[in-house]
Amino acid sequence: MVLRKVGKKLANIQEVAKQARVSVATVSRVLNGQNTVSEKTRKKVEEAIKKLNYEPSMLGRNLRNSESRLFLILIPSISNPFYLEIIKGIEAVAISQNYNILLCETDSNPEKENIFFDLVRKKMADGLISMDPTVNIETLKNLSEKHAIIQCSEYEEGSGIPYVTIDNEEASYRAVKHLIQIGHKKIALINSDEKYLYARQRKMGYLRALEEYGITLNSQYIILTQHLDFENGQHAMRKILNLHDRPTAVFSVSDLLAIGALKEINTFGLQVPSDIAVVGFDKIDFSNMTNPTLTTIAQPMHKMGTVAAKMLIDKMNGKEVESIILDHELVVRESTSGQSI
Amino acid sequence: MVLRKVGKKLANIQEVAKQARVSVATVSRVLNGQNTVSEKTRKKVEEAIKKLNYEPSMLGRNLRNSESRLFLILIPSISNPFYLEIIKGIEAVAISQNYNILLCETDSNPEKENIFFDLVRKKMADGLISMDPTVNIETLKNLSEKHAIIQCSEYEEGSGIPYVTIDNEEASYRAVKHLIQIGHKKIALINSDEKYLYARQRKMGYLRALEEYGITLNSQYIILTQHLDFENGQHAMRKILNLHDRPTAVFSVSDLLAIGALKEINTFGLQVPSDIAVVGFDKIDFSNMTNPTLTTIAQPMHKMGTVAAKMLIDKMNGKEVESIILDHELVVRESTSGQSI
DNA sequence: TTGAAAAATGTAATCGATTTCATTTAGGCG
DNA sequence: CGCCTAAATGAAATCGATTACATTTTTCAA
Repeated sequence: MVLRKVGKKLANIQEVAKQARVSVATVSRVLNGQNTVSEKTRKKVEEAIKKLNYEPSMLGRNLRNSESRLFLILIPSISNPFYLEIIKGIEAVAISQNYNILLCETDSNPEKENIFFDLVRKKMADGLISMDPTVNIETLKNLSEKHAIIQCSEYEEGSGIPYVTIDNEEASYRAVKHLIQIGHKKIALINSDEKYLYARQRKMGYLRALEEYGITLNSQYIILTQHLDFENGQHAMRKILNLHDRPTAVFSVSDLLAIGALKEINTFGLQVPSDIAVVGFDKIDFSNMTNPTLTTIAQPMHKMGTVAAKMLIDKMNGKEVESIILDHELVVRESTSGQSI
Repeated sequence: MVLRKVGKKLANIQEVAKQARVSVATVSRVLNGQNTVSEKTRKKVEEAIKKLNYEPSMLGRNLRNSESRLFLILIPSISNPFYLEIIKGIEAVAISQNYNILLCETDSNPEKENIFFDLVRKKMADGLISMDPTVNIETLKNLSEKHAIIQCSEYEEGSGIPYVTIDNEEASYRAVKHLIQIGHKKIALINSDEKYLYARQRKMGYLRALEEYGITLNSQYIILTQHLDFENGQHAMRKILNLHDRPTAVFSVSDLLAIGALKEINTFGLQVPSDIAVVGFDKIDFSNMTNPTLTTIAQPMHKMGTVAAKMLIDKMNGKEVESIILDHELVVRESTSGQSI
């Protein structure tokens, strides 16, 4: 604010009005396409706009309308492709409704999270879609009293905050059932910290499948990881490979973990799926690029995004919003089907 | 705007002033931490703020200050992880300077691009960092007359728009030289459309390396792709594999392409690197997750982001800004080193 | 031609902050 | 105690739009 800013002064609505010899009200009406302006004056105004190279400032408009036309999206990390597809879905709806997106990565850091919450508090964003499992749910609840908030993928039951998600328990159940049905009995689970709801739900599905087929749980087969990334997948798999009674299959709650596991199994000199079968979760793009390709649970990520965005818009408009559970799907590929090399 | 909005009315600075029995000017001074307020009134004001749960609106502040405190980042697609790391760099600087990021994906679609340009024109963003090779450079040049703009990675020489990038020609040269030095003579190039500067530059480097070692160019060895993604890499590799005089090495100008090539080679029943060696470009995270891991050119992506952001801030403040060429590095991994399985 | 209704346009308040300039209060010193 | 200066505070303009309401102009039927 001290130094000279780039660019010359831009014309404002006043100058356009003066140039066209009309009032600012009339200019505004032309800008907003209202039909109460005569063709003649409309022409005059449009010429003035062109002549002055005028562009209406959204700062003025936004203040007047008390809106920012911005959504804030909260994600833990931009590095997990799972979120990207959801974001695309959100964006599609946002753009079509003249909104734009403020993408905010918390890195699971409460301080950063708070910076982003502040953007909502300070009306820099009209609404918030949280996909961050590490979000401070109390703060979120508080915020939701005065602001439009939707949770996507991860959620908190009974929080009063509407959410879109899938049936994690069922999805996990099906993944494990698939492994059992192709003959596996010793199935490991790479899960993330059970402080997350989805982790607890997916564990439940795992347990239910085992139980249904009368397989007793080997607690050594459950490995928890800190983050859902490649390295954590490698580390988890290393632990599993070193077990005395080594499992023949692994279900991991994230594709990134599964890809790490795949790599580790290979490094160890074993083959997927002949020695160890692997199932992931999410169906990120990369799950199809690995060798072998990864069997995984497909989440309808794009749909989740569009649904979340629509819910948010409804919420902002004061409508009642119901939470939604979307369908998932088991995608069987090489890492469990023996069609690998 | 028709329906009732979510949440109750939020307090504004007027009400705080009234509650504290001071003027709005004083409240503003407290908000901005000015030292011309007595301890006693500061207390009063702070109590009023707390009592009313007041949060200053950025809409008002932004209008008054004629700034949005938003950067706009233009990328062709969020799916290429190459951009993600750069974005993280930009974000780090942005946050530290109290800016936030509007992430805009053009999908190489001029219409979408225009929506985003409008955000700058209409002052919804204070500055723009373009990483989109498909950007309409004429429009960008026009925009840069009145607005702060930086190009990152891809750029246009002589456009007057400052840029950060690497020496693409040299990087490409080194990649190919590496292949030659480990014994390859028949080296294919998977490049993208030569309408992009980086594609032309990387081709130049490829040619220079061949020439330096007296290898004559086989024009069949150069395959151009539409996009820098996995599928295009597969297709390109398929063409190469079907060549009569099959090359023994492939240099591809993007890791995603290279990963597609890797996959295709495997599917074809050949081994990397023993049958065909592969080199990528960018060093995205996934380049280390493949089997074999990918030899690649490391771009200092995070650095590029921070540098671009700093340049943009300088530019916004009216400083002179010089373009910058950052260092790159060849990272030799399994796909060229024979340490694979 | 006139007058009422409809259409077009203008005036001024408003959104919520910041900041300049004027004014009041406090403080220090003789 | 009074005066001068410095500190604290307030009044009002300002940023750039939108819009309720007031006013002017046009239209058209009687």
